[in-house]
Amino acid sequence: MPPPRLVLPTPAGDPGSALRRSYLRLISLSSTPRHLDELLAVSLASGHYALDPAPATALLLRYASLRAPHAHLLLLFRAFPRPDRFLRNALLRSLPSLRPHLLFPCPDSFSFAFAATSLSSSCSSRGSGDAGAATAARALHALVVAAGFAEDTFVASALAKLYSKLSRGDDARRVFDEVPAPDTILWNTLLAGLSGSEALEAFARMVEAGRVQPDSTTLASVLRAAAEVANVAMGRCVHGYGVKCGLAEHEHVVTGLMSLYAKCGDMVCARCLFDRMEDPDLVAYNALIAGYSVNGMVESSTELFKKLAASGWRPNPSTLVAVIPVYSPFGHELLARCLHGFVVKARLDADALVSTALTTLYCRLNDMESARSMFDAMPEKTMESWNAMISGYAQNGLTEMAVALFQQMQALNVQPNPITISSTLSACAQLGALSMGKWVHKIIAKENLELNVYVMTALIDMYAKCGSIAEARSIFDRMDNKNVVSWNAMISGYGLHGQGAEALKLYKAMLDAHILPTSSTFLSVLYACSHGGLVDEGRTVFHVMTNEYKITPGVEHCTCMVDLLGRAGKLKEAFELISEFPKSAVGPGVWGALLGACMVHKDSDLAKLASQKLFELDPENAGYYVLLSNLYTSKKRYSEAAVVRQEAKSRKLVKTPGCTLIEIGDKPHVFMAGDHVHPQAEAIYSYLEKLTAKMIEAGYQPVTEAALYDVEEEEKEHMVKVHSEKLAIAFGLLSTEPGTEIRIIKNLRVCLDCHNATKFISKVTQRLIVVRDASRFHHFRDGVCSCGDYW
DNA sequence: CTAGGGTTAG
Repeated sequence: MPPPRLVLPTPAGDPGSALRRSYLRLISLSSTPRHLDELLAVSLASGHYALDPAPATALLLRYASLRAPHAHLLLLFRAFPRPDRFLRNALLRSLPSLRPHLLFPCPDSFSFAFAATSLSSSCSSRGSGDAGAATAARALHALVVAAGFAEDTFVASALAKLYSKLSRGDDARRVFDEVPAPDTILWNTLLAGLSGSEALEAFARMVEAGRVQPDSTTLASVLRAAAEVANVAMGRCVHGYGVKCGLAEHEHVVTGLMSLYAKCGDMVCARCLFDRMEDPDLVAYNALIAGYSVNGMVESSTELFKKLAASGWRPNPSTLVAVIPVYSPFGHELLARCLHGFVVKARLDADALVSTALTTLYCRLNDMESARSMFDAMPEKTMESWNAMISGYAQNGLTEMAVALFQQMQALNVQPNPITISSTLSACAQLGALSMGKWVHKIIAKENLELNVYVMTALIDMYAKCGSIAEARSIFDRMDNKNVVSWNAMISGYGLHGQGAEALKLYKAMLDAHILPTSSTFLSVLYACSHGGLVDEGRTVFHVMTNEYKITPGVEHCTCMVDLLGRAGKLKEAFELISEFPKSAVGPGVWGALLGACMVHKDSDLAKLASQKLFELDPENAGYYVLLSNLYTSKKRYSEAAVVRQEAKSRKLVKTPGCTLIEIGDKPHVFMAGDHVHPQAEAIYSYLEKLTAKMIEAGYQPVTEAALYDVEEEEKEHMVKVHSEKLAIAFGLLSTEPGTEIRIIKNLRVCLDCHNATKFISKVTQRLIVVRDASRFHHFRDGVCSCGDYW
């Protein structure tokens, strides 16, 4: 657009409305702050309209929409001696930090609506509940009630949206309930802020109340909700309803329908809707592309992507994310390179959002090098790009890289948001890096993120996984906005630490608090029961889950049940239960659990059956061979054991080398089996020797040569080497004051000898030793382990 | 002379 020609208003001509109108028009036509500066100068020089609040309002709003600095807007406002309500409201709309009561004595409904809207646009994305914004929202809400505007639909919907954005669903609901006659838009605001199932319930209430008519926005929202819970039936109802009231042609409704049908696997229907659209927009394209991708139809997806580009649309990040064939096992790599090429050619890589999407794409393909180079090439990194990279590292198990990148972000003084923090905490949790986790905790306090549910839940998970179950609980107890995920994290924490009874208590408290348990809740509870030996309770919970809550048990639930029964020696019951599981859940996991139980209870016949299934289902996994071979050995069936080992060897299945991490102060130390790399290696080995002597005195029987006679040479050598956890514990004992608890993390499961040895170490040194292995926590105290010797 | 809500993707 060409810059507007500057016409000097002449007082001689028409001092009235015509001139004023042209001045207002010039303001609205200005496309840079510079034009506005000139206009203002002219008006001040001519002395006309300079003090008139109407042009001033237009000017202020235009400055704001051209992103003038807040200080500038405030200055402009202060230049006008007699601001009217419009000018005041305009300032309120542009400056989120202002409070209405500071601004003028009698705010009107516009003031409150503006204050709420500007506040919600100032706090970044949904889920970012920084404490400052939440406090401001509460204060605003109080003022609204005090000023008697709580029943105003405009004000209420602005407030409700603000609360939704801050993920304070309860407060949003309270705002809604204060309005005696909610209109369609207020209903829509409520619906948009709710989760899928909640929104469907609310929609039912809306229709039932029958006081307002749903419109196209309502339907679009409901379709989003139905798609979230994959409820096609609801979708068809809405479709029919839409046709009946002539809303079915609306673009957003059609897109919602497409996406719903696509999500439920009906691509024919989705495509049909798309083809009937007169002029599908980018969102419609994206929805259909995502549908093809989710259904594994990579070719149709890329074809449509090409068509989209050909029709002149600029693909946006959603497009790129949508086109990723997550569910197809082939062609990911190639497609990624093509997309990358396309993006570079179309010069889309200058766009931070698109680069971020590509970074995410590479992360999804586990190609972290390409992801990182994409990230490094971005001249200006956005919050999303940092988050994509950090969470990419965390999700791909490159936990050290994730933490290092977060530290780099801190060093550059880039403020993290809740997503950054959650990803980093997840990396700390995987790593078991408690001191790092505590450092992140301090940053959470510094950044005022302590009211954010996601952040605090991630913190609970981190403390639990890093061994501080008590700290996890105290954070849990202090949260007043817990959601299901928070409860699940706490329950699973107890399970991890073998505290089955605590887990069950919490599960009951959760039901008493009327929180609807999810499939993950039940998994956590079953896991806790299995690791706490609570057989009857576990059986009951499984029954309640399937019969009362109608949740189909998944692979993990079933594995837990087999583990639970197997631990108690109820092998037959476990075997029979497997036939009652849904077919989709019976795989390597379930049979592996049964094999493990057979191993403990020395049932070689059932073990053979289970392992046959396993070799068929999961031939690449060395673990089963080891288990079966060990079982045969313990039954002194050496030839059979040898056959199994030979089989594993011929398939070149290699075991992951074990390593153990211990933190002394803030410094991590990593040990491998038998390694002498550590600077204090000599001291560690000689201490270990003295310690072993004391342990033997106390009754410890180390694995001796005699016990190894059936083991092949290579493996024997491996077993004779001192395992990494013993080295780490010895080092820990050497480096800390008597009485300090020792905390170590191992990448594999603890072996029988080390487990036994650790019990004795805890006894002779009178130390609490906490070991996190690949599957759970062991708390060794005075010769006893919390796992009850079953792991 | 000023307001409030929506569809895809993560």
